[in-house]
Amino acid sequence: MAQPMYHLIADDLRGQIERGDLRPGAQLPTELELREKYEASRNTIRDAIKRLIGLGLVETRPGQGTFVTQKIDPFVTTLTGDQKSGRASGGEGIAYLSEVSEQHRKPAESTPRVEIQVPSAEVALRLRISPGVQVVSRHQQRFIDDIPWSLQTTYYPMEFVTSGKAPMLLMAEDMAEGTVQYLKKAIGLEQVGYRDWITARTPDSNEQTFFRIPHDSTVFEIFRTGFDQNETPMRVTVTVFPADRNQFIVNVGNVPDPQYDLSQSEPETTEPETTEAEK
Amino acid sequence: MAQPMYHLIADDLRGQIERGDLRPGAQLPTELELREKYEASRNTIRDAIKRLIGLGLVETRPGQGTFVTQKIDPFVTTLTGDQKSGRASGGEGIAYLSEVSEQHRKPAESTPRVEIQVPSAEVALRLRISPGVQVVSRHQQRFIDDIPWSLQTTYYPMEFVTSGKAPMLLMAEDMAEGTVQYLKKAIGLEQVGYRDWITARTPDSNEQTFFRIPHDSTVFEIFRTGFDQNETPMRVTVTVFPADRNQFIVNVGNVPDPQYDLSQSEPETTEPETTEAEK
DNA sequence: GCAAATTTGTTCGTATGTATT
DNA sequence: CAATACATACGAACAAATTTG
Repeated sequence: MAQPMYHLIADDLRGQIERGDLRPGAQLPTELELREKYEASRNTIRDAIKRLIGLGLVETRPGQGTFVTQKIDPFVTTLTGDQKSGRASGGEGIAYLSEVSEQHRKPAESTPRVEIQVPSAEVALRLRISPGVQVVSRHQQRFIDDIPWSLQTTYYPMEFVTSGKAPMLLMAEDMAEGTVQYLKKAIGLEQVGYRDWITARTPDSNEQTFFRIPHDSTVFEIFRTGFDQNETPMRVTVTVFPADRNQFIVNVGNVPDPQYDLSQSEPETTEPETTEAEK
Repeated sequence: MAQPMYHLIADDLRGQIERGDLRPGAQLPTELELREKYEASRNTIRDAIKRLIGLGLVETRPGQGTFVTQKIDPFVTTLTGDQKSGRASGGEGIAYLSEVSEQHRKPAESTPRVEIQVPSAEVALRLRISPGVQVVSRHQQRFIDDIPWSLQTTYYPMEFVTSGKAPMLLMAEDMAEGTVQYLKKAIGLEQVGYRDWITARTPDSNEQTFFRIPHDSTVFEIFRTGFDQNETPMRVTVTVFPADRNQFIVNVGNVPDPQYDLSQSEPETTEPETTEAEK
């Protein structure tokens, strides 16, 4: 037994999925049927399926069956905003709405949840404030084509509001102009650049339920620190993206226009063929 | 039974790890011991441990036991090379060696493996060549402090060598000056910019063995397309990084010098305490 | 170098619970 | 309520890797 049986079964099923014999959304044979087909016990079949789940190829629905996962058409975010001026454009909100629309997809975002809180050590470090000091945070959920896409929280130093100069930061509503533009007008702080710190990790329980992803999947976590004229951090934005539906682009120097049209050149999508009914 | 038993067991062990009762590198009780402690069957214990493996908190070694994973100190790569000029600096090789040294860590790389091959559809698309056309590829393995860090393959159009102008591309050895500089001298093609395309996926079997990572872990895959004066792609570099030991930075506009010194502000590392003997 | 002991890996069988149709 | 399908849990046996005597 060079390879354990559940590896062989998983590999056989993986082949069927990758060759297209089993299309996205299609139902796999039930565990009982697979048990007969491969002449293995139900537990062994389940071990094989667990492997496929780990690879993100299938998902199980209690009472229904096992299904090939629908690959979500990935959304591409450009991290280097306006490369000509090298200048960070508006806030993330504005950039998000326009970038999504450009790709002919429907953006949506929740109204901000505003909180006064003590940020994590990582955020405090980037904002260059002492651990334990309070900040203003604005949190939003973002959707594309009604699919949960990202969770974003931006942290601002408390002085912005205690000084009375930027009261709108506490308003739990969208700022049409964007918070970055607002801060320039209100306080005179201009964001002259930013740094993105890109990491990957497993999702916490909140993220699991919001994105509907398994506990051992991966999310990107991007810390964006915005700097003002004095090279001082004026805000830190933490955005969490599920890795299965997000990609990123970084442009440096002179590059031609992006080609968003090269979405996954897949094996072939011959027929859309609506395979199953949604609940 | 609100929560299944193996969830509760996993959560209890997770708590011990995160509180520091079980330090990185420490061995967990054996399955038999855990079976007695939690009064569950061995299979249930194993389900709990599988969960912890999925979260990347522990690893099992057949014949030895289960151990808390050693977090590898992540290495940070800056994707925007020289932000002042907005110009892509030398080749990746040069940039890699200097960037790693700056962080006081020891870089190493294999001698390049040169091949003539038909690239994947993704690479062909980015190089703007027809599918099925051959290209020159140069492949390298990179290490930091003797740990496998990345796998990199760069693809160049075949004309570069068939024209006889850039024969060094076929030499299976390091180019001290960097291939980007060499191409400028040899063919007159200057890289005036590049675009990075950042994605995440599960590793293939090669990557699993080289990086020693499980089949359901995550790797970053970054496609870097370099453009010449004519806005034409002159090379495509594909680099694969395990997500557990790599992070990335993108600088836009004016930003202060990076602070590499803010490595994970962990719960506390009170005592190093060498827990176990290496083989 | 070999054999025994230890520990995890694989596979089976069985029973019962929970979600969906 | 019944049937179907996946989820959890137990027990058992043997295999494979590693360490120890």
